Amino acid sequence: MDISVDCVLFGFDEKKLKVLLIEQRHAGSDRKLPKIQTALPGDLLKEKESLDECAKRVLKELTSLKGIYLKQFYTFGDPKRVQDLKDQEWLRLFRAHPERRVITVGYYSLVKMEDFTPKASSFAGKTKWVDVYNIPELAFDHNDIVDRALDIFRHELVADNIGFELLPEKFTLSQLQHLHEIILDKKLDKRNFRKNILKGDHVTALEEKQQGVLHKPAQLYKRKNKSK
Amino acid sequence: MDISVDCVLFGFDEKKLKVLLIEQRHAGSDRKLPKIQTALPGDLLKEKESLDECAKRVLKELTSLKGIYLKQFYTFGDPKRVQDLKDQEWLRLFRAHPERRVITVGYYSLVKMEDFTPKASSFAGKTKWVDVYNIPELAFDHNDIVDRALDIFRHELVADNIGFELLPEKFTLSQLQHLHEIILDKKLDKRNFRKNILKGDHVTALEEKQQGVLHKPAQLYKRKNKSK
DNA sequence: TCAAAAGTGTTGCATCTACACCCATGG
DNA sequence: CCATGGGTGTAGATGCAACACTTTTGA
Repeated sequence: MDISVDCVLFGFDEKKLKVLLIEQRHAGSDRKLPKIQTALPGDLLKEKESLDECAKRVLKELTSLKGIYLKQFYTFGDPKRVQDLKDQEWLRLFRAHPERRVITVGYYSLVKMEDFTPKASSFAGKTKWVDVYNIPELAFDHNDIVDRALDIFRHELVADNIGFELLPEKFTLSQLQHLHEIILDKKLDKRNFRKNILKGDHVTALEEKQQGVLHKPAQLYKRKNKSK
Repeated sequence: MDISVDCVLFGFDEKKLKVLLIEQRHAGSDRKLPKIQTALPGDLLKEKESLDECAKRVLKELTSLKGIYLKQFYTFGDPKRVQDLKDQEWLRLFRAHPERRVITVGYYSLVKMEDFTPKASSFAGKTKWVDVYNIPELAFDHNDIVDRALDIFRHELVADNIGFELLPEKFTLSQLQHLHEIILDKKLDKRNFRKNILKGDHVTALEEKQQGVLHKPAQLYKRKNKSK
């Protein structure tokens, strides 16, 4: 049996919540046009690394990884989860033991999209950000994994106000509110939202305002350093 | 690499919150007196079973398993977690590949202690219930596993009021309150507690009262059937 | 001066907390 | 009739939701 780590990377582009997917082209077994397989980034666990280290490694292939929010959320162990025919065909391209059962540990991560560098990774595929409400059919049980990650992320978003992890270093409260509204899919009251954010002290105001906007410039904030 | 499932079984004996541990006697390598190894119940995942099935199997060795609350809570994958000398010595007694790295998926379970049958299980060891606040040194990283399970259980106890899963089928609200008080380690207000329990409708009153107690007999309740 | 988003307080309502006395039973 | 835990309501405090107008900037 093998063990892998799959990462659900969430990103936010000021309009939509996105998930990073990997696309790989491969010849279909029936010799017709090449097929495209889409999946979450992930990799087999190496002999000497911990699960967290493995998740970080997968992440590092894709992002600059400074201060990235990363969290284990569930482990998926259905005996047949990689045995589907469509998946097998594809797995044979790059796995030493494609037929082996794989248990995968799911992590989710909050990524500032500016930190994302679309370098050709060792996964040897193209990456793309996809709207979380429009995810295509993925390999294995990866759709389930995304669903569950999203579910947990939503809970932790409201419980811990961790949304700023998806924004650039400097952000306005309106940006943050907008992000919450999109992720939770409901409108929020501006004044209540601001009270709420400011009482939990995750963020702190900079001595700096927006520039060059065609309206009253907004106060900029940054995440508060948890250390100290 | 191997995969295992370890189960933290919580039980309640009307006074303390307990965890079920397995004890195995074995000869120390230095030929002195036999040593006792204490650990959580658990087993290697079989080729054809899912993680949930594996957890159920482990549980079934130990309890009657009717309607048992069982929940995956975290996966532990430190590369050295079973490589400690004291653990290796013991592992060699019953594992085909004691030297192999093992990733373990943690489940916790709420058990009515009346459902527990101390049959000699295939783990070939004695079982015992231990006060959760007095857990001895366990094999591997099992102390960490218990700590984390307890932490999550506490949160879910207050969030979902699942405490009755630890009580007999018929119970009084005072019993339930007492249980909460012990697990959360703080006193609760009787009236507020009852309001709180009754508004979430997990439990329903029976047409039956306590008998043979030397005070006003209390109303008995049972868990409400979620189905329907 | 206009458009566009920023920023700011208060009130009513719902929820939570604190609190004390009478009741039913067995001995 | 006494001891023991069972069972019940209310008032004050706190927290949350609803709500509208003024400000600053660039064009």
